[in-house]
Amino acid sequence: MTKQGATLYEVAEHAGVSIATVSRVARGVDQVAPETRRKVLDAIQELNYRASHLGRALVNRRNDTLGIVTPGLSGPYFADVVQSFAEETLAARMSLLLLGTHLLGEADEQVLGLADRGDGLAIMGGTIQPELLHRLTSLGLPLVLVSQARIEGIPTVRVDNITKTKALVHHLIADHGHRDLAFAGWIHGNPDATERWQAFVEAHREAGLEPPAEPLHAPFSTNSGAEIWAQLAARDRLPDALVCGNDEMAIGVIDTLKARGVHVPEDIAVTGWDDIAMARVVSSPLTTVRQPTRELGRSAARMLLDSINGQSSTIDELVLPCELVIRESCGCPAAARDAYTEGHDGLPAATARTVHRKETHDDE
Amino acid sequence: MTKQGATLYEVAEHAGVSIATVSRVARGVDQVAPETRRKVLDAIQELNYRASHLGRALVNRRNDTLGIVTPGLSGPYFADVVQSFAEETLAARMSLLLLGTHLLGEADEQVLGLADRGDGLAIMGGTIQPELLHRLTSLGLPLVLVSQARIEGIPTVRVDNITKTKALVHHLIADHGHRDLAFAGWIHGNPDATERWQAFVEAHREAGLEPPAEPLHAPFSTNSGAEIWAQLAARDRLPDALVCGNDEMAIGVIDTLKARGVHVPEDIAVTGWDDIAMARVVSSPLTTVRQPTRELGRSAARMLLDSINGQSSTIDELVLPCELVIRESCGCPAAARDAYTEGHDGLPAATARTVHRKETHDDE
DNA sequence: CATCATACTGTAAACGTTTACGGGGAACGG
DNA sequence: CCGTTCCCCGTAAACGTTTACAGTATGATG
Repeated sequence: MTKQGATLYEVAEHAGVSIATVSRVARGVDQVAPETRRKVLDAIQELNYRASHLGRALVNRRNDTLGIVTPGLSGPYFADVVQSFAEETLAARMSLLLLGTHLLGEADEQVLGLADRGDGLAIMGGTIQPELLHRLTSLGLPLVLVSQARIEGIPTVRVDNITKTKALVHHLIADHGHRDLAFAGWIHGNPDATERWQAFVEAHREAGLEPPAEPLHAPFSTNSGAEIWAQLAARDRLPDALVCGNDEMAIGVIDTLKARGVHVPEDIAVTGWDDIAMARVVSSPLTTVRQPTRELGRSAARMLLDSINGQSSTIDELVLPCELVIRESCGCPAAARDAYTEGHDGLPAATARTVHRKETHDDE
Repeated sequence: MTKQGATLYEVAEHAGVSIATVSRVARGVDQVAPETRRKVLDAIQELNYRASHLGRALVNRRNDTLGIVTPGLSGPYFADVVQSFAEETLAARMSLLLLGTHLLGEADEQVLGLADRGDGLAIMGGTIQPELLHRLTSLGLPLVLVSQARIEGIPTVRVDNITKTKALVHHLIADHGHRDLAFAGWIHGNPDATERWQAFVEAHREAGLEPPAEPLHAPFSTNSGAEIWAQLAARDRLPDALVCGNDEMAIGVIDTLKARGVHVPEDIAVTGWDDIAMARVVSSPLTTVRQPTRELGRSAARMLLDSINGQSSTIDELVLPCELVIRESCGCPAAARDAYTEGHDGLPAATARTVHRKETHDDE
């Protein structure tokens, strides 16, 4: 009992025809006489034959498979983009190869391994080095970067972190009168977080304020509350507001703060990023920025598919807008929600900013 | 520029040897003269050759790939078992194929498609029908069921839902004096939830109480608060306690309850399942049952790997213990936490209950 | 010098498909 | 009866590997 079903040859023998004929009826192409077709169909049924993926892939030079490499699956953000990517992949009748780089340093080898198993790869921000990326594209492998600043020659879909981070910071400064803000997150190797930090700094400049020199470093996890607290406690006094790089961290921080007797938002405002499901449910409903997570995954898959099917789409970069959602953790009253929040349903894709390829681009 | 790198033939030509020799040095097996090896190595480097996965897989009858089919990635539970499964798979230098069945009815075809792309498949509970499962095993494909009641002939790893659900219900009844309990969850097609419901009923019987006839039906999501509320409001009066099938639902319910002015746990006790990261952070810290999610994924991968590598492990069923963690949402005081909680670190695997294969089993 | 073991390398078949090409009939017009 | 056309189907090569087997050269041994 080998892990293989019947082969073309066995079916052919069983039906009394040649393998070419079996292949034809199996694929439903070319003309084959009705009676022959029936015989073959019967044989296929009887042996319950299924064409070997390997055989097909080898000659077709096509794997019918997409790959996605992510740092992991922890937290709603990654899970959501992977899931939406998977849905789109499935809809195109393709399989999905998932590679989590986690902390492993040996990721390079694994990624190279994906190169000839998939017809295209989506790479989430910060997972692999530019050098390797170029090596992959030079193999002729379609790539798309997700949530990472554009690298010349590689299509990208990402989110506009700048605009809404600034809007958020301005809200805290202008509407709430805060002067001393801190930023919490793990910048290193995380393109999104880096942009948010930079926008945070920039927003200070625009408001004529001096930004902090450094972000408060901690992993993007609910468990980081204590770490943040330690860094907060080391200061002379608490900042007026704490801008967190994502919601989970914000929620964790709010919890530790509460346990330490400091009230949110009365003593300190705390904001998040992502608008995960928990954000509106937590003790002090989170003011945050909603990013179109599922749209990210979907778009990445579509761009990949287009590229594979030779559409040679002209989109070089797709930048999706985010949305500021004001709740209570910034200090706004509960009633203000609807007034401030820009809207509740998905963002119209039409508002996405796309960058098209320069005509003089050197692709023949 | 075809999506393929150099082949054995090109390397062979470049190095002035035969493809067999190249294959040998590429794999690092058999004897080859030092000088020849060097020439070949140079050629490999120069053309940066990598052996085609397809070619290898075809002749080796081995894909170096594991598959996992899950209902999706929504929520920490699924993400965690998939992630831990992925980690274990990676550690074994294998690739991971991810199939999310979501709501698609056409999942069968997709699963069959996985059959010859992977060397083994992990199937999460409730995703595919027993009939299809048997079809897969009859192909000689190693399978392992995750979180699903055992099906004869297919190894399973699951969690003991019964014991701790009963302990939880007894706690509510005996320690808190509750008499009127309700259960919320989506039973249909969810083996874990079904077991929890059954244990809930059974615990009532054991306490001499009449259980409710039906669970309150709603999806396992934070958004189900409103649905549960509607069903609760349709009753004469609120139950004393609401046992939810997972944490996310419990958290959502607590939030809606709070918004409706009913206090947890004063007016009603609410409990969850899973002990997700958010559980301890939420406004009324959740009393819940912790299940060894990561252990589930890891064990599934290991069993699969053993089976593939011909270890022909004798484990037919692996049942992992859960852990009752008492917090405040059941009505216990915050101080009672440590007294009641059974322990905070991972459960010793040694306490897992395993069922071994009968010697008279008909596998040759 | 014949024989033989040893070390190295090449030839060719196999894995399971797809598909270019060509051949054999049948139908049909002349 | 021959030539042409069209439909149907089979042969064989190709995709990129691994590996059984055989071959060559070398040196040792009788």
